[in-house]
Amino acid sequence: MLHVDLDQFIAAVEVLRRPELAGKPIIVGGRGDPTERAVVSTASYEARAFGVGSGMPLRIAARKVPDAVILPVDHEAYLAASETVMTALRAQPGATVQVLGWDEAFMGTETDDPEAYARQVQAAVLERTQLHCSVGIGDTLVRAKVATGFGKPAGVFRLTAGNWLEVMGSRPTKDLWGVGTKVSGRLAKLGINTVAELAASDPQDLVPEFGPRMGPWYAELGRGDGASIVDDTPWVARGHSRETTFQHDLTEPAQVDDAVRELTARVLEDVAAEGRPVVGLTLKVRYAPFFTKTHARKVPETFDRTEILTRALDLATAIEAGRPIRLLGLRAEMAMPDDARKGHTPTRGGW
DNA sequence: TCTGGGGTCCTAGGACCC
DNA sequence: TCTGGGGTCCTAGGACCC
Repeated sequence: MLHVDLDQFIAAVEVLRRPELAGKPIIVGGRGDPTERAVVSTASYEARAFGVGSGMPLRIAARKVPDAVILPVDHEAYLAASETVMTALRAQPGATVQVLGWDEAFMGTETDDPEAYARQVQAAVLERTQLHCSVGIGDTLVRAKVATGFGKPAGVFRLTAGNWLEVMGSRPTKDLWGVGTKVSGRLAKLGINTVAELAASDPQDLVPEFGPRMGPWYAELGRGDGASIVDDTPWVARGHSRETTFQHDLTEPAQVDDAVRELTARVLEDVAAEGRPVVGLTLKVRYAPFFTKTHARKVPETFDRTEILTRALDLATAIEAGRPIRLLGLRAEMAMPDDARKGHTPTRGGW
């Protein structure tokens, strides 16, 4: 199977419609205003050279790159570009396409020459979208996904059971898809620092630290093993959420009330488009300076907007009066159809 | 340095039932 | 008087990904 990942996707889309930006350090984030509370969505390779990366506060990023071009996030544009890319992938002979995000997808296919197939995919994407992508080839989904990183930019790389340890063995566990700072730290406490050490670990030894599902899953991840089936059944969202970080903390109850009404309206727009009833609500509150609490309730299946608003406002009564609020968010969970795909995220035990 | 927004899934602990 | 064990549901929090 193949894993296809667009190179610096968001920055590349921006350059397409503004060719004069080519070669410049581009930072896309928030509303494009580095004085606001926002983070970097993507930085072009030129900006990354200054140490700027995704998730970094926009303010800091702007300071690091004095002559950066800072642009606002334009979801519509990226979604449109993404759909063109995915259409190109689906048009490939014998391809099963599983979309993972705006800028990446797995492709399953039968071929004697995967590298040639990958080059063909790259050429097709470039021709249809003027965008470059990298392709990972693997005998499992995890290996294909990890392989892509070695192909960047615009290259092809193959990882299989045969070369997995040779390529990945000496790398830190954090380089694995699904292992972040926290988990790599907890693994280090167990004396596991490299992928090879994780691969050699007994899955049962990881259970006390990570639990019955995650423990064995991490051991499998270290070996690069796991599922090898590309599933193109349409993805069905479990829920929809909206959240807002306020440029200035809220301090008045009336402001909170207004914000909850607004969030509810926006969430319900997305939910209504699904035609499935709401079965749960979660209110997220981030108090200044950065302390997050959630308040969740199951609710009897309903389509009734007034009832949903009432329940959202009721959750908001749990907010502590007099404490400045930095962020409010609302998530609505919907009833799932019986035939929906299970386990969307390969970075969890689901696969 | 000061930390977005939209998702998914797992774990722990308490409540409740048999 | 001091007190089981298992299962399920619910809520809160955490971790990770793009």
